[in-house]
Amino acid sequence: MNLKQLAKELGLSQTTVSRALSGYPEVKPETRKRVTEAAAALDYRPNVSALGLATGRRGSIGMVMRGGAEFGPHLSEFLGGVGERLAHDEIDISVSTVETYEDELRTYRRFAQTKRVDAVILHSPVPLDARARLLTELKLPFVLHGRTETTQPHAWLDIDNRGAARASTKHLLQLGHRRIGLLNGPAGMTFAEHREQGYREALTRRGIKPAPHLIANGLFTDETGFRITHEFLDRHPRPTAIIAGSMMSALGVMRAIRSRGLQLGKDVSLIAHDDVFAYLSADNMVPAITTTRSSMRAAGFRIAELILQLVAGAPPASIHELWPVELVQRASTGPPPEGG
Amino acid sequence: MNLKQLAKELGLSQTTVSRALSGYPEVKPETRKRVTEAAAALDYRPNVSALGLATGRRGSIGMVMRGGAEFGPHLSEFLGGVGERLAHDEIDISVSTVETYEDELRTYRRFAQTKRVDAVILHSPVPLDARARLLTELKLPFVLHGRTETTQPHAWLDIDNRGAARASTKHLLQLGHRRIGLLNGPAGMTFAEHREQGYREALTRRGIKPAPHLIANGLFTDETGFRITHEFLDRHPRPTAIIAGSMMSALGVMRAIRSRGLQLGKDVSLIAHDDVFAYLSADNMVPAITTTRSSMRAAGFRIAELILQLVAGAPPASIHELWPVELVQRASTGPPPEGG
DNA sequence: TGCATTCTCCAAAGCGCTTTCAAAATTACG
DNA sequence: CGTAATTTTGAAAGCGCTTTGGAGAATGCA
Repeated sequence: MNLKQLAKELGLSQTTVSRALSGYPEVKPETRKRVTEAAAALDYRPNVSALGLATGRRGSIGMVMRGGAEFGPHLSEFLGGVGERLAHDEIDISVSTVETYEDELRTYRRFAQTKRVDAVILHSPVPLDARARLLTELKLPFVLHGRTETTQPHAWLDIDNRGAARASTKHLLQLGHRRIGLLNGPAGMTFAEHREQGYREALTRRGIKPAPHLIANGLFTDETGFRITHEFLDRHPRPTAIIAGSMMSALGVMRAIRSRGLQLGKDVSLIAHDDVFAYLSADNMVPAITTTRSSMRAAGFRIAELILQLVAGAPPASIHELWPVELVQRASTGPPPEGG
Repeated sequence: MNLKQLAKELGLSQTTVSRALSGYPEVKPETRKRVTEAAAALDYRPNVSALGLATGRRGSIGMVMRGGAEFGPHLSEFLGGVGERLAHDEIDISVSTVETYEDELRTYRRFAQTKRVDAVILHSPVPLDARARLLTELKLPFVLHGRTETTQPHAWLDIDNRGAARASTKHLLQLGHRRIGLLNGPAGMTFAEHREQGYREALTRRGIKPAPHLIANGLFTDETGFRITHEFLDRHPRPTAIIAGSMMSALGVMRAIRSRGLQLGKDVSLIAHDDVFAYLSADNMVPAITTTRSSMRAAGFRIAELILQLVAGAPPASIHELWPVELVQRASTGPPPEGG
């Protein structure tokens, strides 16, 4: 069932039927009713390729994942939020997987040239991100999840990673900790840099000089958390608190602490950043973990909303959102041990 | 840069250029070379909407996620595998999120009507799945991840859940366990039914009657694992072993066992099904968990391959794969406690 | 009633590609 | 060298939609 057939069925021209369905004013209410009813009855829907060709709109948003590994729990939460919002408008997410950074750039070129997507969600930025520059150059609208420094104005949404790290560090300092390990995300990522900044700020304000060997970078996995925590605890004197970048890392931290016969929340305190995973709740851990909390899913939902605004013509420069992050105190943080 | 411009640039007709680029034989090698070089130099790529309109091929595979929650770690691993394979052919995954089952059916209708995708990956089936019927009716090619009973032949790939559960149960029986709790996936799903079948089979073969109160269904979350394990352990006499449907549930099981002061692998044994998550490895748990192991990512990769065959014209009836599952013994299983 | 507006509707062009049908150019062959 | 067979190229139709530029019908006003 295509437009031509539907028009014939109704004894109308394609023009009128198209206009009636798209809500244009120059069609008699009565006719419009007849058309919409017939369309519903015959289950008509415009062919998306034809529509794309005629209007330039594809009804889909692009997102590229680099490295199969990037397709982890964080991104899946995020995607869930994006999808939830876009489903409402019958817009789909066009997901593309690539190996290298070069491939990713190539994919954006392909998106632009083949006109496969209306806009793109850019994520996991580094401070000077060539991808943002490329996208503006390609005139492919995008919303960045995170931040980067470019001369061009662009749309972004980010959480206050710096503030979150500062708050965590400050909280531990107030409890009396002086040696605090930072188990950060991959080196070079904007969000990781921001967290390190926040951590350093809080320490410096207290007159404490950040110790380089207490700052580590790595993937957000149990594995990495475990390994780095051991490295931290090998120091003399050892740190009395650890800030972990994610719930996954926190699992490894807990495991390492336990494997040394130390007690979490007494011998070593822990604060993790929680992106809110339904299946891995900080409340359920033993002991419950103190966290800085910000829902990835909510961010995805909101970004989808912003991208719709962008596609509708909103100027990128007008779209900036910085989300505050709350610190939720639980049982994994306490004063440092005597003599610690 | 479109075909017309490129053709003009070369002093050739659109026809010839199109043919040269698509690899048709009726074009002089010399001309083809000239064309491909120009296309590369000018960075030409066909508009995907126009291509779709002309050929009927969209270069994208559909996948719908029901409930934001479904967008969990399992699906994300799976998607990673699918994407990895499809990226090679510059095919994208069109992801759509819906709330209800009805919405999902509606989405497949939309896919078919609007011709948005070439094929669909269907997942999380129930034994009598209306979606499979609908898709065949809509003539929308699909590969099912899992199995369902339909009269129509269709393509599928599944792991041997029944065999896996049977092996787990048998292993525990051989260790001497007699009361084994099954912490299964959501009731009604084919894979969960299969696992229950395998579990029952192994017990029955040993002349043990499966106890209804030792079979529980629920989501694969830490939360559910925790709650149900407590319910199991409240029984008198309590089960001496538990089979968990996923690593996420296993986390909850471990937590519950520990919270009761019981020792994993001695007081209570545990076997989990491991879909292979990089960030949640069974080897890293304390103690390491005995698992039945099958990579979700690998399944996704293979399904992508199968779907390409399908789109290329392979008959659905010829595409069936049942993957065996290996049991990996680790420290979480041992003989039941004395008098257990 | 007559003319100017305003409503409704339609024919046809155009979006960028593939593909059929046919023509032009080249090669093969007696 | 002339003709048939074969390569190589092109014009134009068609995919299914939107949208421009009119045309016909209905309405308003004097």
